[in-house]
Amino acid sequence: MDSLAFKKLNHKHCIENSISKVELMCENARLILTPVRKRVLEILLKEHQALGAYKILDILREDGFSSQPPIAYRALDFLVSNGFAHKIERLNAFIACAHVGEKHSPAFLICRMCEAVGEALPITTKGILNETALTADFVIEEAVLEAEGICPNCKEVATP
Amino acid sequence: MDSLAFKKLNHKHCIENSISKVELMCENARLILTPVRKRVLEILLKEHQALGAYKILDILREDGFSSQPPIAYRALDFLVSNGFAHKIERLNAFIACAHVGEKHSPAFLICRMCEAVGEALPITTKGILNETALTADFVIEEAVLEAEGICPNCKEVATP
DNA sequence: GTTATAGTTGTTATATTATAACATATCAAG
DNA sequence: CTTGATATGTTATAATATAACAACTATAAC
Repeated sequence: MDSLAFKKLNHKHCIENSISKVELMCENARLILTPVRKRVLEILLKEHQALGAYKILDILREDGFSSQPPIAYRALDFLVSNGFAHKIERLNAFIACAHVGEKHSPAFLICRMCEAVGEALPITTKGILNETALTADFVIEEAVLEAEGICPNCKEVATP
Repeated sequence: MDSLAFKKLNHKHCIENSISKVELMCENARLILTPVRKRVLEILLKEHQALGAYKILDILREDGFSSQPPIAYRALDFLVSNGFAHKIERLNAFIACAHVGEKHSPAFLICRMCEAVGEALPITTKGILNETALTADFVIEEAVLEAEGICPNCKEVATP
């Protein structure tokens, strides 16, 4: 269940793997993975948790990139709108996509104690609302599911 | 499909009905539906759409209530944490619950053109993620589904 | 009936998140 | 070369949300 982010593991391999995938996808789609964009993706992958834009900005500053808000927001917009990252609305934070390339409606498990975020296995969120949408004559384009609760690590701490 | 808010209809009756329900529930649960709280709920019900906290504050000001941000946020906290309203994270806005008293994981259809929001029929969002949650050993407490797309009204306008 | 106690509201200040607007740079197509 | 499209740099500001503390209100405890 490593896609769920609640186990801490060495994921250097995952990072390189994801970056490669994204690079390939960008080439195919004629998108430009510029240095800032790539760096932001790396940061998200490396931290392996949801990060606020200003936190990302801090890291970019250390790296010598310009550190005004639009720098981070633009890179994040690029990553999110192309499916390489997701925004966790509940936390106003961003996280690397755990299923790059697989078409999916993202679903997240968010720990309310430590704010760890796990991306659930790809599900067809649209399908769930399909009936409702049909009845209401509403065309669903995107759907996100955010679940809040307690992650395994925090559960252990709470009840030892 | 009047619960979906995409048809404009006279809902004075709905408002009174909802307020009564909430008043009753508050009595039973020893919660105090103070004037501000009641007024904010009325505003949400009357506007019948997602409203930002500062929009609500404007209306409160006209009513002679104090108009500092905490006034609105506190009332909204009360309404949201007791299930009388929901926060639409995607819009940073709030909407009256369309299914007060019915235990449900809210799910919303959000129009990206006009920002109208419809609350879908109660679904068991938790159930959808149940398998994932079990595998990940994560305890889900709340779950919200937000779907973005085009509502019937805007669809008509776009393709006449 | 006064005194705790808990909950609510009033108020000021400030933190956090996000975008507008415009200048500059890069690069490929015509 | 110059035009157009895309990306970045920079300044300023908008929009959303909370911290912290004072004052008020009702009720319970004594």
